[in-house]
Amino acid sequence: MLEDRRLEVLRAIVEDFVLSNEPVGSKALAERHNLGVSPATVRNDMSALEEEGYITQPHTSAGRIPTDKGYRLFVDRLSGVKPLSRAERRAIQSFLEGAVDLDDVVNRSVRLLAQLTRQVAVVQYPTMSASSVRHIEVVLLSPRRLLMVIITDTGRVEQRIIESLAPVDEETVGELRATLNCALTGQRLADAPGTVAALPAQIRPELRPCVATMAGAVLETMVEPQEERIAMAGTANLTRATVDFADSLRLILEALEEQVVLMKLIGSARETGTVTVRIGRETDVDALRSTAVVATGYGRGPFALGGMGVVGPMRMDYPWTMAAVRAVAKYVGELLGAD
Amino acid sequence: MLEDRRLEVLRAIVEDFVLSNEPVGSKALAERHNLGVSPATVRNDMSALEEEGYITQPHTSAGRIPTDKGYRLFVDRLSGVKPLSRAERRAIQSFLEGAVDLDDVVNRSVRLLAQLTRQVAVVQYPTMSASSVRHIEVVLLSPRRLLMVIITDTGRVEQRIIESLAPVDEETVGELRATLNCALTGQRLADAPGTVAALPAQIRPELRPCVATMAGAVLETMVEPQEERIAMAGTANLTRATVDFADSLRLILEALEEQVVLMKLIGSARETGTVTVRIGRETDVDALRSTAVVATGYGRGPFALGGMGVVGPMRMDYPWTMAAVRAVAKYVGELLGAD
DNA sequence: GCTTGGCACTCGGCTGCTGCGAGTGCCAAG
DNA sequence: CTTGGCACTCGCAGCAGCCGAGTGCCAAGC
Repeated sequence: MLEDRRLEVLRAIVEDFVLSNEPVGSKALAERHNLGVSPATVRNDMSALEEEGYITQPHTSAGRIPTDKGYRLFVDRLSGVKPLSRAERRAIQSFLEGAVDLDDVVNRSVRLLAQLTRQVAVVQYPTMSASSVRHIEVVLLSPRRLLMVIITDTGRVEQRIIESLAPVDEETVGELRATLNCALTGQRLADAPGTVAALPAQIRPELRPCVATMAGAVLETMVEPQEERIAMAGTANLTRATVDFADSLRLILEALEEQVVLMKLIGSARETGTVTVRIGRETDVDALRSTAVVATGYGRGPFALGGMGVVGPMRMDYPWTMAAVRAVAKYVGELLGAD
Repeated sequence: MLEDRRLEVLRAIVEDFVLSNEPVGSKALAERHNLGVSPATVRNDMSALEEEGYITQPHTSAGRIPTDKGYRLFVDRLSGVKPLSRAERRAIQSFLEGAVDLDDVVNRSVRLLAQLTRQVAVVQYPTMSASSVRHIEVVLLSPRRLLMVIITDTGRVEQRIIESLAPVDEETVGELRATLNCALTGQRLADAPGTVAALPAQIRPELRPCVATMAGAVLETMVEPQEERIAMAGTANLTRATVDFADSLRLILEALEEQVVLMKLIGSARETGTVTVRIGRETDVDALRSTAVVATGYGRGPFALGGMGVVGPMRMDYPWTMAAVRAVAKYVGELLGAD
């Protein structure tokens, strides 16, 4: 009962602060959220909440603002996920439906997400290891150079130039193409290593070094999660949360240009199957200690194709943001799954 | 003579202001650049320069700062291009040499440029219409869906899904592949429209609708300059030129996320064959009226593959920036040309 | 006729002061 | 446990005053 009201007070503080960006005081709180108690009572509760580390005051005799811990509690226990309106869902769908290819899907998604949430949006391109091979193409560029193109069922195209030790002719290329496709088409890339390792043995001896090289390249292309691409949009939104950001803005932008950092933030959310929130220091990135990351995976069930999410100030409308991220992820997943 | 000294004064003002970011006064000017005249004389010159619109004072009784027009004169007549040191050239080269594919080249270039100039860097992906077809691949996805992959000699890979009205089999695909390659390999994409138009006539009648669709797709893919991709890096550098930017930062970031705007800025420079500078309102983008754009084309001579450049505050070290842009463009051009 | 030193004037920015008000903590009474 | 009262804190806005960099103008000098 008492405990309940305290949580209610915390929720009220978070909600008011998100709205106004100003420390919220006991009086305003008691008035605006009909809590049925006096400001003095609220003050007692606030005192307790501060004691426990959920809120803090920026300076003596100012209102309170939530701490990382406070936001965390809010997200975990106090907020549902605002469902999007039917019109919003339709808007998302129709905006994404116009996409003509993979690049377009990703670009549209990231822009949509940025616009919707008014935050910085990040979308990871579908990862190969979660998709399967649809076709492998081998093209002769010159007698000693081959271009290998791997096409996946998500429409992603990965290319690689292979230098061959021995010169090869068109006929041999056909042979290689047939062998590779026969062995790999339909394979999940994640399962491929074994199959790939067995490849050289299946082919006539003089081609083995060449196939070995290609096998290596296939593996490298697939396993290498380093080179995964991401799209970002809405960095302009960072300036919205102006004041307290001002100094750190530069650091945040720098961190966001580090692919590695982003991949860790977004990538770690993709397997969970639900929207995850990292608040402040939970991001494990020092420059982002005043921000929060809301991310999720997209794509069919356990085999997430990639991750997407937004980065914004800790002071953000979590229920709405989580709903938006979830909705966009759902539609993108459907779009790519059906493709 | 008199005219000469005035220009010297303008140059000194630009150089000092770029360095200090503070309005520069007559006294400091006379001291720091041994002009051989007294502050009073400098004041007279400054007065004249202001009359002519090359400099202005932010408020009465402050020093002068250059106007758009002043920077323009400086760039046109007063500044050479600082040559890069040998070490710098080597650094550029070795950084770019490590690139493994086209994506990597572009990404490295844009990062390099951003780091070098400490500005926002933009690199346009090589445009197809300036390159030639190396190979066209056709893959059967399902009886009515074909994937066409166009590979250019710059290593760019463009993909397109074709819906066929009539079902096609593997054999037909082979035929299509042969026909397309025979007609188009080695063609400059810019020259292709005619060849493409003639294609349907060369093939047996029942395939004509299909080929027509593909021909349309080829043209669309090539001619469409809309979808050209660009890479950007170093947005964090915008915060460096803090104060006067503060309010407009948001607008600038927003403008830079508009592909169309960027393409116009960078693209227009690619054909000139030299480094071009757009200062302030010359950019024709309102949000960028307090910035300058230094851009150039890269790639062999008249057939520029694409454009690259940087966006920064008007108050920028033009000689150095121009040198850096030129150098990076040169190396990238060589790298892609030799590929 | 250009250059120069002198001089009065302007004005933005810094410093220090004051008053206001929002918000707190504590306490004693209900 | 809740509530009203009360003294206290402290950030902030507003104002005055000073300082100094920088200017424009003018009369004397080369």
